Amino acid sequence: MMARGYHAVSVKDICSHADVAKGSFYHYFPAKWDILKEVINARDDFYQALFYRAMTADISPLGKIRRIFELACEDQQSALESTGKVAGCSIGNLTLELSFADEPARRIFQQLLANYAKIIAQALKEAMDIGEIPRRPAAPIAQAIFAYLQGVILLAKTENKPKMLEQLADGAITIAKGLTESPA
Amino acid sequence: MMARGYHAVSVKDICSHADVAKGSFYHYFPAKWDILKEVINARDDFYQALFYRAMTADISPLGKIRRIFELACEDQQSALESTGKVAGCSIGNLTLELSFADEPARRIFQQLLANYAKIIAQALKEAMDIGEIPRRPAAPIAQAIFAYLQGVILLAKTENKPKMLEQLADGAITIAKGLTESPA
DNA sequence: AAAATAGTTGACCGGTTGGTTTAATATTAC
DNA sequence: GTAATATTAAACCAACCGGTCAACTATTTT
Repeated sequence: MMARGYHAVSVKDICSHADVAKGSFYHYFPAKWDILKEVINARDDFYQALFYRAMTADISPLGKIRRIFELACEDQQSALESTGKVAGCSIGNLTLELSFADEPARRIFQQLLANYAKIIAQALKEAMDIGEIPRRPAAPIAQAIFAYLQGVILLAKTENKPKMLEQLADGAITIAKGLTESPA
Repeated sequence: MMARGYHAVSVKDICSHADVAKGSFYHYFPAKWDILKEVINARDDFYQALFYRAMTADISPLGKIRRIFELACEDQQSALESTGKVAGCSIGNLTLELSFADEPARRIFQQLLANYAKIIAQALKEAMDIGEIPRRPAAPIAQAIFAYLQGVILLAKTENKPKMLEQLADGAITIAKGLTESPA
């Protein structure tokens, strides 16, 4: 349901999807916003787990970065199979929807996105440590790779083709290997 | 106003922002959806013009690609100055918001995004023609660069810092120079 | 100037929204 | 088994939604 966005989905929609009555919903959640917080937490857990799986795979550090794209592809593929549509990254979707109008939300998303970029930075440092890529500051490169991931997910959503995540994964490896300048 | 999204903005909001009454709104637009179409057209014109400016600058083809990021940065900077917030790319925002739930909208956005990628592919071909980058199929690289642009705009929006578009522009150049494999 | 056309207005409409409240039902503790 | 607690439900509320429409004002045409 978070594929359609916060504002496009009513409490009634949520309740009918979950097969509970509105009274039950308000028993557990003080307001609509509170289920959003739960959804954000749940999705963050999901994505943290996805990143963890990539990071703990027994492959090279750059392979781990590629694995993120592959796992994201699987995630979008299973959404496609269950809904007929590519839903995109729910955290990314909500970020775009809510960051402009809601400052506390922007800060939450800012933190979440920074955490994902940090995980990527870790893999980059490992890659530098074993000489897979040249040594330089990892943080901006991680940001670039994360930005690229989000953009590719947007394209996959627009094209309704999860496979684009695999097709364009090399872009991330290219950035990892070649992005050399690190403006402050 | 399109910074907040289609669903988050009511016809009443639009009218009060434009200082017209609702009756006047419905004199000109049959329904809410129709002003969205106007906004999409207007924003598409704007972005086409932005891309045109980058493409017609008297600089190298790769410089043209970098110029897209610089102009996008200026665009976001002026939004920041007028609203206090980075609004993001309105076409990107709407794409994410509407593509899942609205198939005709998804197709419209699909087409628009493909057009932007085509412009980037043109610059890539020029770069290949003058030997600035190695020759290979331009379309997937253009897609990757466009995806990257959208991702960086998302980050800039989340961080509320337009300057990230300049700081991370090198990622696009890196992709242009180094992305070599072109999966079908 | 009068008639026709274009543009503006805001009260109104039925339906929906997020949230409230009271009653009923289910579960747990003693 | 009874009392206390937890959970569920749906009618209700004021406000809001996209859209309608009759009345009014402004502009253009004759």
